[in-house]
Amino acid sequence: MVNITLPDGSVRSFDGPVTGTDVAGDISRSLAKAALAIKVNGALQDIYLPIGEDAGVEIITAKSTEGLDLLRHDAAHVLAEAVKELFPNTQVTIGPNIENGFYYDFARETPFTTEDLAVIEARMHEIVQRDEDIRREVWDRDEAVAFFESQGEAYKAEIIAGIPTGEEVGLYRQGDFIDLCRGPHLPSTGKLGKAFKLMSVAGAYWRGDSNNEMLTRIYGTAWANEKDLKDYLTRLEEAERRDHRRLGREMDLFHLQEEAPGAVFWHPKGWTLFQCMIDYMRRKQIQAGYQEVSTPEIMDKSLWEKSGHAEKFGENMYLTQTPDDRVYAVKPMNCPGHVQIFKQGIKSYRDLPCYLAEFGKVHRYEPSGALHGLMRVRAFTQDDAHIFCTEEQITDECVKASTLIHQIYNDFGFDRVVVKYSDRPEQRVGSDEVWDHAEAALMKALNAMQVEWSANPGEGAFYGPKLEFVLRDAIGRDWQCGTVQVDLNMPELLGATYVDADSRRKYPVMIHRALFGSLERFCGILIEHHAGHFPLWLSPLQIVVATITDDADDYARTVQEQLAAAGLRSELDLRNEKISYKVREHSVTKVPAIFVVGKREAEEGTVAIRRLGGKAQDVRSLDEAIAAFVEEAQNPLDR
RNA sequence: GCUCACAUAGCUCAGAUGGUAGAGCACUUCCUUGGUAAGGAAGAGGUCAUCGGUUCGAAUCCGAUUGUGAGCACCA
Repeated sequence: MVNITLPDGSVRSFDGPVTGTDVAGDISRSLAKAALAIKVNGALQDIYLPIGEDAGVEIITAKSTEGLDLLRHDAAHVLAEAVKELFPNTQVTIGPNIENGFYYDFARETPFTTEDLAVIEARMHEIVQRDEDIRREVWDRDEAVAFFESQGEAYKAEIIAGIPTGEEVGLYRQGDFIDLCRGPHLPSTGKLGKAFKLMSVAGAYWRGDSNNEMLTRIYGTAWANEKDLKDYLTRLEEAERRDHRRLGREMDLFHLQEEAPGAVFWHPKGWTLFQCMIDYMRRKQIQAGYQEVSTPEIMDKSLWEKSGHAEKFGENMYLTQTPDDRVYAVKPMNCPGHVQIFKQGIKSYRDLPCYLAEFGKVHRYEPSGALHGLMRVRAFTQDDAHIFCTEEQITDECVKASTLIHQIYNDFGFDRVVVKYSDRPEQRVGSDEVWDHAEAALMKALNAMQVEWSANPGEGAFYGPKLEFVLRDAIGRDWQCGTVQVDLNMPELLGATYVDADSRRKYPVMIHRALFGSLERFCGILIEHHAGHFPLWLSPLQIVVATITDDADDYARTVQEQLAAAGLRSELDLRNEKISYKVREHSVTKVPAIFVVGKREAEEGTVAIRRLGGKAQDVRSLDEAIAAFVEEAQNPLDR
C-alpha cells in the first residue's frame, strides 16, 4: 500500500508503487493531460518515476510558476534537438529557462542569423508533433564525459568533467537527442504545446566571461497557452510604445546624433524637464544642509594620477592635449574636484560633516556596445555630493543619505526601492585593513537603515564599498539609480586633512553619494515610467491653448498671457485647423491639458479643459482654471 | 569591445534578378472658420550614412569606416 497525500489534505491509496502519471490520472483525465511533473514531499521530480512509499504529492501543471519554468526549460531542449537535427555540426552548451522564456547557447563556426530562426522554429513544432518520450538516464560521470567527447561535444564534456568524481550524472534522452540535465523534464515533447516563439539571436560568451570564445545564442519565449503568448507579445509592443527614445522624439525632448555618440542634445522641452529635476533636487539638498559647488570639467592628468583614477579608471577617461603639450583629463567623476575645495584653508573637526554637492557633468568613455538612449551615455550629469566626516559619523550620514533617496524617489512616483550592498572589487586602491574598516562601517549603516537589501560581492567602487538604490518602474523593470559609497582612501591619496580635537591632523572619511545617479538616465526612466504622461509639475509643456475659430484668437492670447503670468508653461495653437485635428496632435505629443477656446468661451471668459487621455470637457472660468492648475503644478516640496 | 542585424525625405517605410528613387504622415501655399484624436487641393523636399572596389553603369554586389538595434561583457 502506498498512501499519497494531496495538497488539499486528501489521501489516495494505491496497491503498489505509483507514478505521478497514475496519481494525476486517478484524480481526473484532464489533470493527467495537463500534468508536467510532480513534487514528492516538496521536491520536484519527473512524473513517470515511481513513488514507492507514502508521500505528499503535488501535481505540477503549466499554471504554476514552477510548471511554466519546466515548460520553458523543455522548450530550450527542443530547440537544441531541432538545431542538432538541422545542423549536426553545431555543439550544444547550456540552455536554461529565463524570465518569459528560454535560451540555448550553441557553438558553431558561423553564428546563426535571424533567417535561421523560422526554419528552426518549424522543426521545433515538428518535434512537438512527434511527441517523443523524454526519459531520464543515470550515467557514470566518466562514461558520460567519454560519450560527449566521442560525439564532438567538447562543451558538454567540459561541464560534466566539472561534476565531482563518483557523483551520478543525469542525462535526458528525447528521440535521438541526449543532453546533460539536472531535470526534471516533461514526460514528452508533445507537452510543450504550440505557445512558443523564437525571438532573436545574439552572441554570448562561454561561461559569461569576455575572455572566452563567443557562442551563438537563440532566445525564445514560451507560455502555457497561445493566449498567454499573445498577451506577452502585446506587452512587448506596449513597452516599445513607452520607449524613451521614441517618446523623446515624438515629444521633442532630445536627440542624439552620430557625431556625438552617447551625448545628448537636449531640446527646449527636454531641458525644461531636466531643469525641473534640478530645481527640485537643489531645494531638497539645501534643506538637507548641502552646499552647492562647481568644479572644472578638465584638470591636469597628474591630479588623476594621484587620485588613482588614471590607473583604475583610465580606460574610461577622455584625454585632451592642448597646444602647450599638457595633457588634461575630462572629469569622469567629481570627487577629486570636491577634495580640492575641501583642502582650501584648514578644516577643523568642527567643520565636519561638510557637505559639498554639484550637478557635475562627467564624461566616461563607455564601450560602444553599452550605449543606449539616455539610459547609458558617455556624457552625463550626476547629482553628486561628497560628505567629509569623521569615522564616528559614517553610520549617521549614510542613514541620512538613504532617507533622502527614499523621500526623493517617492516624490517622483516610485514606491518600490531595494538596496544592493557591494564590497571590495579586485581592482582597488588602499590596504585590506582600510577596506575591512570601510565595509564594516557601511554594513553597520545598512543595518541601521531597516531596508530590504541584497549582497553584490566584489562590485564596489575602486576606492570603497557601496550601496546601490534600485527602483522598480511602472512595468516592473529595475533601474539602478542612487548610490552611497564609503571612501577611506581618496582623502589620503589627495592629501585632504582636518584638525581633530586633539589638535592632530587626520584624514576625513569621504562619503560619495548620488541620488538620481545620472540625471540623463533618471529622465529616461521617468519618461518610460510615465509613458510620457508626466505629472503636471514635471511636464515641460503643461497647457496648450487651442482655438476653434480665428474669432477667438485675441481671447486665446489673453488666456496664454495669464497662464504665463501664473507661472504655467503653455503654448498657443492658433493654426487654421479643425479642433479635432489640434486635439489629436497635442494628445499624441502628450500635452497634459488643452484649453479649448471658441466664440462661446471668449464671450463668457471661460476655457473648455480637455485633459490628456480624457474625453470629458470641463468648462470653467479662466481664473478658476488657472488657480486649479497652479495648485496641481506645485513642486512636491511645496505641498 | 564581442556576435548578429540594420542605415533610402523631418517621421514610418516601399524600392525581385544592378539601368542614378517612391508612398503615407509632417512641412509650405491656397480653399475651408470647422466644437474635442487626422477637412480638401497644390507644392517643395533625397549626393540612398561615409570612403573605396567590381561594372559601360551601383540605393542595389564586395570591402572598410561610422552610427544604430537586440543580446553578451561592462555600468550611473
